[in-house]
Amino acid sequence: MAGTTVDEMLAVLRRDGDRVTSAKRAVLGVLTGSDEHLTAEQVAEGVHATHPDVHRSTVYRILDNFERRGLVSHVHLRHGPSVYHLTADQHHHLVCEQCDGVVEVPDKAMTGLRKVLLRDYGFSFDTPHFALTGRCRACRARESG
Amino acid sequence: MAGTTVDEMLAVLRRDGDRVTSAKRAVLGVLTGSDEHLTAEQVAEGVHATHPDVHRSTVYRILDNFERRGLVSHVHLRHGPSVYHLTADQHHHLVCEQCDGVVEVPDKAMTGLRKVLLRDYGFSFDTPHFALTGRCRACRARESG
DNA sequence: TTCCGTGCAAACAATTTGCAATAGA
DNA sequence: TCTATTGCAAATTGTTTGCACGGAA
Repeated sequence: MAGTTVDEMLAVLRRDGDRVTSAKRAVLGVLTGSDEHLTAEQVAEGVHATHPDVHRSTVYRILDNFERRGLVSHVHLRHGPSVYHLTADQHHHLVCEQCDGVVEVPDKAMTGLRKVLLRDYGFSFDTPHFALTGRCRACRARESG
Repeated sequence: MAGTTVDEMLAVLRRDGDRVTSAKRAVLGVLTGSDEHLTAEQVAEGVHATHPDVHRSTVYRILDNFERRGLVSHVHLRHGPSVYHLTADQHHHLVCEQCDGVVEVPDKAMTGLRKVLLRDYGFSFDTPHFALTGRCRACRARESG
């Protein structure tokens, strides 16, 4: 585990020779302060609440840096911007194509699939980089299907 | 099934009041003539072999039209452009994050996962719009893991 | 004769990059 | 001091759109 508290994450940066800046602190603050998955744009917004002068491109660069350090992951839920979350909080995403809702599922739910893919294709399915698409409970009920 | 031969697909278009144009025929020709998954750009290239004057934007519009008619589907395998294939040829995609290789797997391999998601989350996972990412057999062997 | 389809140029959204100035260690 | 980091503007990538003309039905 790469560390889950802000201090642990800052330690990861220092260990790798990166510098700890206020912009990085602010980005970490926004990410740890939200359960939601945030787009880079939303992270920038959050950062601007306290640091109005941090540029959008800096946020992109920081998120990219954090991702290379294993602190942050990004996922594609649908078309449009991807969303970021702390790597420590790993899970898979079910996105309803009808209502656009997102259901988070623990990795445990993938155990069976993982076995099948490994056994039959030698493929280790480990990093949830994309969502699974389909139709959620509510939408299925609504349309009696 | 929406039809798999070019004639059947053209019939779908006519049935819906769409016009059958040479650009549409050319796009269908390229798609049926390739096992590969093609980006819109590659489809345009293929079309240009016989119809050099068909504009890229027209190809996008045609692909979009075909998709709404259920003839074609697009999938995101990684960052960058999405790829198109005939809907009749449905399958899931495993993309290796190390070598970028793509393994196609039949829907059958998802039966177990589909059951779990339906039972535990009421979610019907039906449309493979995104790839599953991980590491393929060759890359795992190469790194002894 | 309709009105869908198309070419073209321009707009767009999300993200990346080059560069010079700034600021952590 | 030394070099990672940042702000800014501009470039890139993939895709969409407005408009007026041309071609299927």
